[in-house]
Amino acid sequence: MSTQQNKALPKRSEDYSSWYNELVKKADLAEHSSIKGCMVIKPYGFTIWEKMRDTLDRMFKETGHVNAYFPLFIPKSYLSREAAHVEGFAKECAVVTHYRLKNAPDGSGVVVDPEAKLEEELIVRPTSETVIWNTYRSWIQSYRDLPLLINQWANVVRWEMRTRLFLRTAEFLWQEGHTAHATAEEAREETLRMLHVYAEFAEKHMAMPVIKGIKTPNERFAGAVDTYCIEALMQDGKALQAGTSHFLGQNFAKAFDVRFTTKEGVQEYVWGTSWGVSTRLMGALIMAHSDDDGLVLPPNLAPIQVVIVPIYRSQEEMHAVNDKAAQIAAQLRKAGFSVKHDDRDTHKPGFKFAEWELKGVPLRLAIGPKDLANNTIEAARRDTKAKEIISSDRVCEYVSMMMEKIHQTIYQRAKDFRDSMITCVDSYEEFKEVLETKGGFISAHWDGTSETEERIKAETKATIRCIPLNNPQEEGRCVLTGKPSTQRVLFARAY
RNA sequence: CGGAGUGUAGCGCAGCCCGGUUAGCGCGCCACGUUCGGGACGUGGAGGACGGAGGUUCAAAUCCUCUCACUCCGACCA
Repeated sequence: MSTQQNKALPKRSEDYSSWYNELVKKADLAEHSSIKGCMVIKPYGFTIWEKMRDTLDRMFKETGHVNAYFPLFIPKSYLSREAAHVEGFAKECAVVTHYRLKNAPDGSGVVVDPEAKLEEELIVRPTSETVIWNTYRSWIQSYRDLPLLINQWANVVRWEMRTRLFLRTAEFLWQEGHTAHATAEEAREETLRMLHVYAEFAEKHMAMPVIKGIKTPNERFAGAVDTYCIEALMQDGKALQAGTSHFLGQNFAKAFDVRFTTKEGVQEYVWGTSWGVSTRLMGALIMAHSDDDGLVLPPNLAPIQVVIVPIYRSQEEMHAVNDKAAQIAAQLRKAGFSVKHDDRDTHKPGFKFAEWELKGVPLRLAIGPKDLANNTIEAARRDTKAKEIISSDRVCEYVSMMMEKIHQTIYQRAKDFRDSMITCVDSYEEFKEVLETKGGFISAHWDGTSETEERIKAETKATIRCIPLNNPQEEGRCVLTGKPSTQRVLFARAY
């Protein structure tokens, strides 16, 4: 019994955050590195990220973007050009002050060479708006140079005090799109286009429903005019911002003097956008679907979509079963599925079942002597744990159908949960009550002021996650102040 | 960055309060045999000098000081 407990994960219902931490480690996604605040993304976890990256990259290219790469280091003076921007990021910047080490006089190792102090300190990018807009100045002269639609895949550093694997680490991987446009309308369209790309990615590939909305000024990106976001709900009832897209107006164009000549020959500042998603999506993916037995991965992102476990007693049975399993595996690979034929003779089937469940493989096929005799396969879904016996002749069409079905099932399950966790409240008492007992999104009237938002945050730890797009307008009174309001907004405690 | 806690074998822990044989347990690992349709069992093995540094003492995993790392709670944030 105690051996079972060592192998099992903590229960979500008992300790959600240790369930998450253990799952990330036991499923081989990532671990803490010896460097403070930084994680090692392990091969299995990185494969999932690669799939996210490849899919998003394709979607960016389909919407006309190209990739480029800008420097890791940003001169301190660049960061200070845009007042709100530097204000927002100053507190969490890693700074490079020297460029050389030397042997310590006492022979104790190496020390920073005080002679090698940089003229101007370099900031390790927390985001790249400044260095990119500084570059855009020389790339953009005419309306003919616009729009400029660029993305970069990069690492960034934000010196966080408290970190959690994938959700918040000092260094993380992301993509940041930076676009420049001739008109405000076009830039706004771009901002929303990419928001929709993110939402589509979340729903079609991560099987994670998201709410598209706009942030309040308090939650806005430092330097943006408007920040749009996709918000997801985790199983513990906390919200998670999964992606953001910013309309930058002319803020960075003015800060970096990026102007262009219009058709009419007039000099105007360029309009900008930026948008990004990060390895934080890994955290969202894990917390959206997984259960007490381990990961539940959507078929579109699973490193292994189908695992085949052979079952046998004797050596003869082993060979016969593995031959059959190898045939099935080859057939499925030919049909485009990623398949693992787990032919390790060092582990028992039950062990393999549990291990692949922990790792979230969407579909398991088991083949034993009985199946050989009957030309069947036992198929087991990870998402529902349902098993059924299928004919091995129709394995490809079965798997194909099942991949779609599993995606639909986990999406719908997450969506039903999310929808059930949006609660409308009309009094502050009810607001606090729901927050404490149920969690999730709370849809409530707000008087539109930062003061109210901040007071609610201070008193309840809930923030306004977003004002949903196409939000229905209705007369009401602010849940805190009772002042008139025209619409409900979504509050939640968030990651 | 403030509060609390933890650091002993690859992993999870006991031992510490009340210093004293050769530091112990479970899982994992290695070998052999029996097993194999839901995390097998038996037998026999290997593996640590107790996060790091300093101190007290005849003697330190155990007491003291400092330091590093991690976890949880708070403030901040993708």
